[in-house]
Amino acid sequence: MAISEAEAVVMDVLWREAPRSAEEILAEVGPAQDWQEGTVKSLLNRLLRKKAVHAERDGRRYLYTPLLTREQYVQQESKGLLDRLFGGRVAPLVAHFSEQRKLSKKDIAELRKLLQELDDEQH
Amino acid sequence: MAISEAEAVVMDVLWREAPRSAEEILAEVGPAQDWQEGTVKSLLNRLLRKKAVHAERDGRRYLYTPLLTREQYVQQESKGLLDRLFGGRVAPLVAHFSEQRKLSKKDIAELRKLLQELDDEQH
DNA sequence: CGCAATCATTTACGCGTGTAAACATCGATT
DNA sequence: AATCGATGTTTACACGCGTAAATGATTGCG
Repeated sequence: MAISEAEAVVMDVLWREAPRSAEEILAEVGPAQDWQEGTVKSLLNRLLRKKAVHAERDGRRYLYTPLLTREQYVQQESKGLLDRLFGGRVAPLVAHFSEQRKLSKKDIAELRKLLQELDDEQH
Repeated sequence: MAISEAEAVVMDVLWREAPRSAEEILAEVGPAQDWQEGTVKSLLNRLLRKKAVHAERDGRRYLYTPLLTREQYVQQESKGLLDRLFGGRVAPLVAHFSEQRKLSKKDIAELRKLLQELDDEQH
């Protein structure tokens, strides 16, 4: 089963650094999300059930480590969107943002560089 | 409120052509989705509540027209993903697909053309 | 006029989600 | 040993979603 948005917030903390205890996760995420301890615990348990994290005992508490990698998650999410909205192809997506004037100077420069690199490794 | 995936399937039909009756929508979408009449009606009612479509009476039935445009929808969805996963910037997204080798020849060609055009209209 | 067909509207139901309260456990402290 | 504090586990609850059955309203037909 897919991991939800609230669950992804917890994963984000673990992707930045792991292993971490529930308390540490709350400390990092609580301010922004205004979550209670119990909320984080619930999310962690759901992530455990989904095999997205692993827990190892550390004295009285658990330390959590991601099993699902950020790469895998990003891959799933973006492929889903791409398939649903752009026929699975990247260019139309970029064209969309281009039409909406949502390409920054920096984006354009980086895209150019990216294409250049693709060229270089071409042979 | 955001429109759900099943609702988006209905919207897709309306985006292709509108106005349409519930029956027509079912005819177009039923085979692929294996939905019953009632399912489509429910989705249409939810879309009405969300002000995503408009219904006008046509004799004994209604004809539905999209209020939310495909552009708006695509915009919301892709901006959401971009913000959540790539810090709101397009280049990292493309880089991601590039790393995953998910850029087709065609994509690359089109991206090149796109950047060229951006160049041209630059002044 | 009364009924069957045709639409639409309402209600339902199990499941996941966001959010947490309630409860259980276990080691430390009096 | 009884209690308290820290942790984790279970249960809860409202809401949206996917899917549809049940019910209601309208109208053409016999």
